[in-house]
Amino acid sequence: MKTIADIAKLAGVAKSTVSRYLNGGSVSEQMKKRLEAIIEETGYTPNTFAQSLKAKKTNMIGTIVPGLDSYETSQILTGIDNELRKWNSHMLVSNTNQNLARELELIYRLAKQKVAGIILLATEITEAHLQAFQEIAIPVLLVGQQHEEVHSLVHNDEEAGYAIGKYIIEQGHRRLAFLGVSEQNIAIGINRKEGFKRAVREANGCEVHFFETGFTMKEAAEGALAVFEGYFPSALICATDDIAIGAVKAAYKKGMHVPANISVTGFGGYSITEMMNPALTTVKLHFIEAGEKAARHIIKLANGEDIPKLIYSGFEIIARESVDKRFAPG
Amino acid sequence: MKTIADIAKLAGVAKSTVSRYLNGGSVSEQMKKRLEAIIEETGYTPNTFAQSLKAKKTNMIGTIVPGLDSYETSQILTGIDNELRKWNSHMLVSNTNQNLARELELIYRLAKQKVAGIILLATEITEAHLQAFQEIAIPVLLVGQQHEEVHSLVHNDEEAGYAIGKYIIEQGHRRLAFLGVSEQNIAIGINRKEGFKRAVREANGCEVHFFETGFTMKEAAEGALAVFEGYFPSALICATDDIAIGAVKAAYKKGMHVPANISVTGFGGYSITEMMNPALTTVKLHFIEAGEKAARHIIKLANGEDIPKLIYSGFEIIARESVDKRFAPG
DNA sequence: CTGAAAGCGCTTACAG
DNA sequence: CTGAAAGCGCTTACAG
Repeated sequence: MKTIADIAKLAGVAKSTVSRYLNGGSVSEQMKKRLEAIIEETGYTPNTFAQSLKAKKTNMIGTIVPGLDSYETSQILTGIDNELRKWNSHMLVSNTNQNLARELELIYRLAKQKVAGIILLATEITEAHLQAFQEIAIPVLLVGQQHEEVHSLVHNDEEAGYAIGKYIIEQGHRRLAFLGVSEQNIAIGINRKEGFKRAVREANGCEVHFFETGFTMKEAAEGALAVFEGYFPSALICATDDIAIGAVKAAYKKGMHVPANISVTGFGGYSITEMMNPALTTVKLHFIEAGEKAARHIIKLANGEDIPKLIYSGFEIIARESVDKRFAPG
Repeated sequence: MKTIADIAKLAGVAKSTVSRYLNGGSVSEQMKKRLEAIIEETGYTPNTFAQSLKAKKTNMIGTIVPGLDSYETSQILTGIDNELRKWNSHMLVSNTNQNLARELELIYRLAKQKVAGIILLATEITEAHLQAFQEIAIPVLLVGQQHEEVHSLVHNDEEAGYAIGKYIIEQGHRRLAFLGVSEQNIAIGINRKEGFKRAVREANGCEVHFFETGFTMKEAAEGALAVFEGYFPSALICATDDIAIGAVKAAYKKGMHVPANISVTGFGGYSITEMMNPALTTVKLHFIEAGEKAARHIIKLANGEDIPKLIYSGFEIIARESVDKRFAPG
């Protein structure tokens, strides 16, 4: 392994000159050519530890995720990694396994590793988080959740909820059920629901009941069973694709056919939804693009540039087979 | 931020003594107590860059994956991360996006980052790989594929293929089809199929046809359609869960019911298989445990310990609804 | 068991 | 534009 001293010796100059060349400092044209050739020839690359020791900063971006095993997370990470590569930066992934204490610990730990920035796929932002962000003094970007005091990138959940609500109403459905999650989760528990409500308010003669369940397909299957007791919606709007998958499973268990007896919609656009029987109508969130956007923005923050506090990522309705057209009664 | 010099001053000793304490060198009991207290109190933690600069090695383990968006990869990464945490080590994830050239590039790049070891979720090992491993002189562990010259951890694909074959035959099926992938993939394309073949050989009067398709659900759906042309197996054994999902989809498109008209099995144990209609009978591979095992072994290698060249990870048959019992003809 | 000194490979004022 | 020197925070022989 060559060091900067080797290059300097080969070029017959001081190390500082080589360093200046490497970092875009003032070096004569002639010297530039000479150094460029030597570096090219020797395949020299600076030792990142020595750099980091002085500069007290790395070119790594830390990402903290609640779990590695969801479609959403995988896609977002793919996007982040895609983009970071272009910037010659690396992604350091840490998994909290849904453990809030561990999340805080990781924030401090990444700070210690001197990452240039942190992308946090957060579920909830507590006071302790805010304090941590202050202390570490490293740029942080929230993805999927928003907080007024922190840079955030979110899917436009409210708009998306509105869009799917509007779609289902346009198909003629009027007896609706919404199967969501706890309001502790702002993006999914509140915003998606609120958007849906807005669509309902704009329509005429809708009856709608709201239900709550967990995030796993299993919990959702049970949650859906509860929906079907006593109330018979013609359409069930689910707050995530996993919930919709559980709901479809529950419907079949009850002997109901989708969409003949009940229409079901998801939220997310997981690839599996296309392969279900029937294929699921859902709101596709652009996860990969969101990850790429997040990467671009955290790099800007790391470079001291300014970015908007709140950034939106796109979505689209994917109409497939799980929703029937109804002719609205009266 | 405290440095080792601060601690030394507070303790009234030389930096070397503190360093020795930190690294388990010989220090008097009394001194140990004193330093322990001071370090505890100040919350001092060594600067990893300075350590790495000297030691020329980090506590990071690099992982190279072909994509972030498969269930298998997510689970394995979860296992690796779980275990690494216990060793106070970090996981650096790099995604090749199925690009072989990029895979090689990443191996060198991780070496430059001085990772303590590399876990490679490989698809194929070429001469260029072997050469790279030599050059970087960093321990490498293959996961999911094996190569005689490299430490490898694999699912016992042959045994698992045998087990699912045996299971399906025990259920009375004799007209079989196997929907696999290219033999370029040794673990999935060859070993699973060979295990299955062994089960068939041991049984009586089986008719079996072999087919090949791609890894995506979409390709598999097309591949399955090809199976159904002209041959009518009572059971279709698929080399992965994704292939089975595609096959089920294709069967429904053809108006066939699973398992009434055709039994289908998967391979992998993806969580979604439980939620399908019908729930898929499959071979569950213990991905998380495999990841944990991989992490333990790469750490051993990084510490210069010896480990077996080839390590196996477990599996189990999960019997669910997609396979019917048949009474074997004659 | 403990300490002084050199060195890991860079960067960064400061002179010239 | 260029160079000599100090320093980033550690570790590691070498003495004592």
